[in-house]
Amino acid sequence: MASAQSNFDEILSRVRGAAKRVTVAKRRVAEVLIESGTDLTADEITQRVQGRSPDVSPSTVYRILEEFEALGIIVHAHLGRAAAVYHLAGTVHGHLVCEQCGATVEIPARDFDKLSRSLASSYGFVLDRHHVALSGICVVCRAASSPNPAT
Amino acid sequence: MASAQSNFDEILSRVRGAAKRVTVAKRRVAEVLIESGTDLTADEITQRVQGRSPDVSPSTVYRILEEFEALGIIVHAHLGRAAAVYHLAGTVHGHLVCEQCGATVEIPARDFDKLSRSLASSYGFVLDRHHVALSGICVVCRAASSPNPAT
DNA sequence: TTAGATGCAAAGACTTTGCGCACTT
DNA sequence: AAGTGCGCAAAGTCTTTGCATCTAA
Repeated sequence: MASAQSNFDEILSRVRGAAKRVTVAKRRVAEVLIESGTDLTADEITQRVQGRSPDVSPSTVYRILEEFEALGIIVHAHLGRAAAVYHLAGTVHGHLVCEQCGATVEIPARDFDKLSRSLASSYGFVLDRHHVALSGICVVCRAASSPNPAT
Repeated sequence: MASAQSNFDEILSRVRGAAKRVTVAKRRVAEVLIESGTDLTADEITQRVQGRSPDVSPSTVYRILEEFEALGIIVHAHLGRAAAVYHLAGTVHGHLVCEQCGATVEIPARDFDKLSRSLASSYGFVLDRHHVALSGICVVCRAASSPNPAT
């Protein structure tokens, strides 16, 4: 398990390796991504970055996220109609999104192993397990909303 | 397998049953959804509707789609960053979306049966199989882009 | 020095909403 | 006749882009 510091260095190293420049804004975005264990929207990232460097604009954050993703540092996923979420590429996982309460649960990528193999053999489709977002009803809402489960 | 006509009648019947009115625009949207075997975006639906009734506005189409969905007539899914797609609730299926070429493949819901059971027992999460959209690389792009698969 | 990165603001894509008139029932 | 549904246009989200300026290397 990599430390926050080594993660940070690794990110900056990749940026330099791509002949890109290391800027204050990029350091901030990297910090925020590393410190947050969970997925963040671009807006959340922007707000946290601005907590330390108020002058960083949303458009810059989008540009940095795009660059980081191109460098394989982060990945994003679309969890329904709302904004996309971003997280470090290292933490590969899928998402369960509750259609009722909007809660999201992160689940290990290995839960998709079987499905992944099945899709590959049936359709030749290689599943991107970073990017999986599944809709449904979570335990809580299920208990609350269906006292008598439909026949 | 229901005929187009019976599908159409069924839809109008549900609309009436909900004390909603049957209008020209609703008939057109129903026709388009029935005639198209595949998923359509709101914009595609609007264009096809306007092919016959040019005065129907996009906002009306959105309102009708919302109503139809509330009545269980159709379902929608989000296939990545682009617009949502809609289709009749009868044709339950999941989607494979290619990250490179954008192609989407519809696959039967039963492909998710195993995964669905597994998620239910592990997380108490009831998967909505209408709404599944998986990202990855399709056969074509895979063949084209990776002559030598990475180690 | 100098080309990439940024801030600001405007534009874009998709969707929702307000308002007064038309059409369904 | 009564009230839902509609067209039009404006507003709302989320994201991208243009441009002049600033800054990392």
